[in-house]
Amino acid sequence: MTIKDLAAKTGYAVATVSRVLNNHPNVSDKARKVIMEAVEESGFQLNANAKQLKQQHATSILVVVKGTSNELFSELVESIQSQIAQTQYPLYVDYLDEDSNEVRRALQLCREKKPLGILFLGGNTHNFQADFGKIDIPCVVVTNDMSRLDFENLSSVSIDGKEACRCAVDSLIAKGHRQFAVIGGERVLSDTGRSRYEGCLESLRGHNIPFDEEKDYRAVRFSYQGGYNGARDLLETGREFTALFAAADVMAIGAIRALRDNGLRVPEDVSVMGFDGLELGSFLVPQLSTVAQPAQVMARRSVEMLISQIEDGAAAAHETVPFALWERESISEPKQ
Amino acid sequence: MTIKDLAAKTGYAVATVSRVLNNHPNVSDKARKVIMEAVEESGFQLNANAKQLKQQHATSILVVVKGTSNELFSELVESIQSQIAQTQYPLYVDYLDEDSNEVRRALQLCREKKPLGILFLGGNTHNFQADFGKIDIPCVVVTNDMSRLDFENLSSVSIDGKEACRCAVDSLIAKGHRQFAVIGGERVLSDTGRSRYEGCLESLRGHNIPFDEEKDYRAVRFSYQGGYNGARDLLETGREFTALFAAADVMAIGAIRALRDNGLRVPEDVSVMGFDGLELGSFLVPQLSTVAQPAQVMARRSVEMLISQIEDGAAAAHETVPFALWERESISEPKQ
DNA sequence: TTGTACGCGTTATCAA
DNA sequence: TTGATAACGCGTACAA
Repeated sequence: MTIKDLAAKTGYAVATVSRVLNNHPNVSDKARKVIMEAVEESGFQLNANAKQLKQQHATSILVVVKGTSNELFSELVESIQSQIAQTQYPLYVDYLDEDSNEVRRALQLCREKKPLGILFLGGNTHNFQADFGKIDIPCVVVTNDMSRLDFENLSSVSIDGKEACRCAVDSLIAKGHRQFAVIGGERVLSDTGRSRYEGCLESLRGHNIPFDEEKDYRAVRFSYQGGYNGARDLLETGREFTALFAAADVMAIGAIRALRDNGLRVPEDVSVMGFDGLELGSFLVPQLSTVAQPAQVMARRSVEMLISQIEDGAAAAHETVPFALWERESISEPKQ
Repeated sequence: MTIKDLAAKTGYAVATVSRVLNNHPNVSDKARKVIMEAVEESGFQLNANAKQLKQQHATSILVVVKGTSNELFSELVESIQSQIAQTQYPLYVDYLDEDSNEVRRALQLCREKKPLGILFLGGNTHNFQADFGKIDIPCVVVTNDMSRLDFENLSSVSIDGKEACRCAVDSLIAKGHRQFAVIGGERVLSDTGRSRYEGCLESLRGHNIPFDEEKDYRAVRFSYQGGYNGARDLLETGREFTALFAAADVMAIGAIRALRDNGLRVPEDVSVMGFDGLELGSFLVPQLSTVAQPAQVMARRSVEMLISQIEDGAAAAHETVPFALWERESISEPKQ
């Protein structure tokens, strides 16, 4: 079933059918009615490939999400969708593996969909450095700071992860904690992992609190199991700690379970602080203390920036949005 | 940059360039070398739209995932991906809103990608009833039983949700519980919600345990907040219950928090049982008791069924896979 | 208001 | 081994 069949069926020319299907003016009400009826009846749909092939430029906006099981990203996508819904742009959301190359994927989608702009949820600096030069439409990276890179069509919206981690650790210190353990990502592989770790270190050093990377830090995957393993390993070394900072809520959740399995209570024996501000955290017992990334705000700003770049040719920019420290039930003052 | 430019640049004809790009035989080594070099240099990529437009049939398999923030589906997608990776078929994964129409979306993607087959993760019977007739390639619905529908190209792989719920409630009764509350989905809108609820009722009736739908059941959204609200509402009526069954793990987690906020401990005061078997559940304190859907098994079977339908023209079938009851820390015997 | 005809980038057929 | 060329389904000048 093609536009041609539809033309033959209704007695009109393909051009008229096309005009009706694309809501063009200059079509008689009668023709519109007849053709629409035929469309309904046959359940006809335009061939997207032919359409895009013809229309060199599409009008869509693309969202590339790195990681399918990231709750923060789910919240962001939801927000972005409702934002974009208020504009005339169609939205394509593309999910890919945590360890796939998001820039290469975007490059491919650019050829396929010819979008007006791209929102990246998450992203690796190395990948951008290597291949982003080939992308020439406005792009915004959300949750990761890309200001170190100097592309004139690449913006970013993020919190200051380093500063956020410093604040988180500061708050634990303010409560009286002096013995720390930290679970985070691979500092070598991920910028996120590295900068968050540095924030912790700055705070600890600033307060002259001893911290031995070998013994007090564990680099793990961003997952429940990763957090569990990290905490378990930390406990096995026998080092005492009254506060545990995890660079992601999922890690914190895994870690709490590991603590419990070793007979430690949260927060009575160990205070635990996470990072991300997942919705889940507020339903846990104890409610998870965390550094919240403002999903709504990041979604709103990233969409605004992208649209103004597309429509008004605004310059790229790197924006830092405020984070929030949510001190909830999983932390307390250390035991005497 | 098109195949034409590449032809002009290398002095060969478009046909030769196309042959090289598609690894066809009958191309001289020299031509292949010259053209590949030009491709490398220019970073050329085929226009997917033109390609698909020309090649009426693609060789891909499509996965349509209903709901982006469903952990069970994330686990399934991961499994399916590793399954399919062992075949020669490319895999497209498409995520859509929980309340979008997955069949319409699939219809659209059929025109776009012309896949060989489709795996649906989740699905609404009404949507299939209305529009599935227009899809003529092999499809498998995972997690939902579609045997009521009679399409010869539609299979399904699922657990017996009704039976699973009956077992879950049975196990609570076996522990000595006699006062029940249930939180589930909208029974009118979702088959899943309805059949799970029926399973509970059967068990309760079978043991002559009184259950007042008005007072002891709450229909909520499949979310943490939904579960929280449901449990809170149940408590507000003042009805006593020692066991709470939630038709999804996320609901159970929300419900547990609501119980705590009302001074009730789990499992000492109320035993809570969930449904799905999310990875998260094993990291919670207390570990969540649940009816586990075997993600690995469902993924494997659904892929096997789809492939054998595609390759050998096997008939559609509706398969029921075994569930597992995981009795963990969130349940115990009722207080005296 | 409607119709004709061309071209988008690719693959495949046929002839050279 | 190569090249010329006809489709694929659609949108849109341009003509009527």
